[in-house]
Formats: sequence, structure tokens, C-alpha cells
Amino acid sequence: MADHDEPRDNSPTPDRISEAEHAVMEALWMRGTLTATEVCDIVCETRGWSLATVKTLLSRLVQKGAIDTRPDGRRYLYSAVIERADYVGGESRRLVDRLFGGRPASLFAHLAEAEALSEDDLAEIEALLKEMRK
Amino acid sequence: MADHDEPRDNSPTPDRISEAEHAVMEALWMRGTLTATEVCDIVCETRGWSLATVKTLLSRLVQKGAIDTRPDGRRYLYSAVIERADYVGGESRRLVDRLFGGRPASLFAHLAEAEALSEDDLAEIEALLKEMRK
DNA sequence: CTTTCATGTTTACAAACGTAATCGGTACGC
DNA sequence: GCGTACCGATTACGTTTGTAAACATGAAAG
Repeated sequence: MADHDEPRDNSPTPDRISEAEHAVMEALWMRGTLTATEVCDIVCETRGWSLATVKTLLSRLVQKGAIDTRPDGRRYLYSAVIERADYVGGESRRLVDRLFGGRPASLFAHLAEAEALSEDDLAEIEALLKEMRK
Repeated sequence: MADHDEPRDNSPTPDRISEAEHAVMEALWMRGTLTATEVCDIVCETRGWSLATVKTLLSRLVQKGAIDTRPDGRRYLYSAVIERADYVGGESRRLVDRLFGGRPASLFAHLAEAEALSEDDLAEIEALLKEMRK
């Protein structure tokens, strides 16, 4: 409704972005600024959603402060507020913290052991390593 | 990469383990077999839970087939059914798929760029790489 | 035996999530 | 102007999650 005059808790409200919401974010990150219909064009087929679902997700993302609306005539243009890199970083860190005791090397070790790393992956990582070591 | 020698048991565990449930799983993975009270001894302080909460989580994990109960006198001993490595692998793969297009090297690149890798991490990864390259 | 403690089971209940239909306003065609 | 299609907002509803109390039951203590 109108104004929330709840006691201003200054917590940064780390409102998590849910999995479904994330799909919408990806569309916005890819394309920059979109209408609800355009977002649906991108995600509805793959996820089997209706436009209504996308609208709901967009509203929730606005509430969470993850995206931003700008009026464009009679409709809205939506665009991401949070950066993809920040989101990705946060999620990665959460995983590493939760499952690997905060040690990224453990994650790497796990991927290596699970043979989830292709030759290309190894080469790429090796190159990155060499790059950083300079 | 699938072997057909395994018995009929290969249910793909469709039920996700939630974050709270995961804390309980960690206790069981660490200690092998525990009573509800013992699980609580391990997790209740850090998470601020009551024994009742742990009991609920244990029940849900049993329902989900993630843990197993064996009667021990009048109470139950709980132990993990799914392996930690499997869980960790599944979660890691989910993250890599969702955020890094299924390419683990992208995750590594991200961690590297975000400077989330310490000198020790780099050294460890380098060692692992060298090991795998042999 | 009866009271009490320990322990699993059932029930509770709010918040978040997934998914969507419906409502209310308005730009556009006629 | 008037209806209509289109759009965001509101409402809906079942499920999962987080968190826990109430209940039942058997064991232990007295």
C-alpha cells in the first residue's frame, strides 16, 4: 500500500533473489532494458511461464530493490539495479562458504576430483593462473 | 559415463535439501551416526535452534530419503544416506550451470577476478593442476 | 504403580516461492 | 466519445522452508 512507517531497520535487507527471479534477472542483464512482455519473450518459453508469472516476478524484484522501473509511455521499462557480477559473486561466495569452508581451492579440488573439468577448463584455468602469477 | 551394473536403487533424489536441513546433514556427515539430541548439541547453539527444530528437520530429511533411522532402544539413530560428496557435487554443478553456463573455468575466472583467491588458494590450485596434468 | 523424563510424531503457522488469474486504468482504433 | 486490448497492480493459492509447540508413548525413578 502507501507508506510503511515501520521502524527503519537499517539492515541492508539482503533479500535473496530466488531461482525463478534469477531467470528474469538474466534476461535483463543480457538485454539491458526490457518491458515485461519482452522479458516474457525471452524466458517464458524455456521456463514454461505465462506473462502473468513474469509480471509477478518483476514486481517482486522491484520490491526487493533488484531492478528499477522507468515509465515509457503507458508501460514500464525494467532494468537491473544490482550488477550481475555482484550477484554471481555473492552466490559463489555463499556456496564456497557453505560447502567448502570458505576455501575456493576446496571447490576447485572437488571439481577436479569429480572430473568435472574438461581439458579446456584446465587449460583456461592454467592460463588464468599464469596471468595472475605475473 | 553411466554404468548399468548398479541395482535398481538409482533414484535421482528429486527432493532438494534446504539450507537448514543441510546444517543437520553436516553434523551427520561429520559424526556418522547421531541421536536427535546429539545433532542438537552440535548445531543448536550456532544456529540458535531448539531441539524441536532439529527434530522437524530430521523428520523432513527422513521423508526426503536423505537420512536413515535405526532404532536404538527407545530412540533412533540417524545417519546420512546420501554422500556428502554427492550433495556437494550436485550443488556445485547447479551453481556452475546456473551462473556460469556450465563452465567451471568461468567460475574460477570469476573468483580470480573478484580477487577472492588467496595466495594459498592459488598455490593449492596450481599444485592440483600440476598433479592432474601428469 | 504413578509421576516424570526423554524422544519421536503431529500439528502449527508465518514467510518465501512458484505460478497465475483478475482488477482497474488508459492509449488507440473507430 | 466508446469500446477494447494492453499493461501494471492486486489478489490468490498451493508448496516449501524455518521455527517450534503440543502430543503420545515408553522408560526410568521413586
